[in-house]
Amino acid sequence: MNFQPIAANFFQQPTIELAQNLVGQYLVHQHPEGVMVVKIIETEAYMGAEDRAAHSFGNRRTKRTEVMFGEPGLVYTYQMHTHILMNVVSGPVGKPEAILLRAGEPVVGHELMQQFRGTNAMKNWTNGPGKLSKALDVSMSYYGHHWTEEPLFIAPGPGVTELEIGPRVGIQNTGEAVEYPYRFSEKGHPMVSKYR
DNA sequence: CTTCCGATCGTCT
DNA sequence: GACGATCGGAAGA
Repeated sequence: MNFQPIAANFFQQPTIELAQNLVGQYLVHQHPEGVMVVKIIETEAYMGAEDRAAHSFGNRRTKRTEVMFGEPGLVYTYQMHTHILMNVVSGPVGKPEAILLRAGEPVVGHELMQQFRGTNAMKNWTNGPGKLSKALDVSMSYYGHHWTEEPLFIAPGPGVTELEIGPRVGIQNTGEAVEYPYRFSEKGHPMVSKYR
């Protein structure tokens, strides 16, 4: 299989639509030890200044959130405890919106992913945002990279048969924002994360 | 099966 | 100096 980066204008659609349309696309990492590909099966939208759960709530602009104010399609990596989380910057320039990539399904490079994840069962390799980054060996060094450029990019995928919509995960203490239906996943997929 | 807790570090106050 | 868009191991039911 040959994977090509998706067109840059893919990232110019509204954040909610982009979050939905990212489910079912491929995420490709051309690692020095070999190529790894997963199909994205779960995302969450973070709606910038208006969204209490977003890092950029109230247009908070710091070294960490700076990239969210840039052009759509940039990579926003963030460290949570011992884990790296991957985001896609969205919204027009100046609107700090982003989409968290929460889970994937291994497509290419199973041996490498198993090596980076340890000996766990395959369904536990990529069924959470920190696990996904670790399986693909993605680090903070991709902060500010663009999702259309090698060696880490989004490629057109097969899409999904049915999309499930629900509240986001792991954002308690953020008031009304806890209930917003900004989580999108492939319905019934066994590798969708189950934390809440 | 479920709940509980510690890891461990960049970022912000 | 405190906190967190998480994870996995341990302990309990």
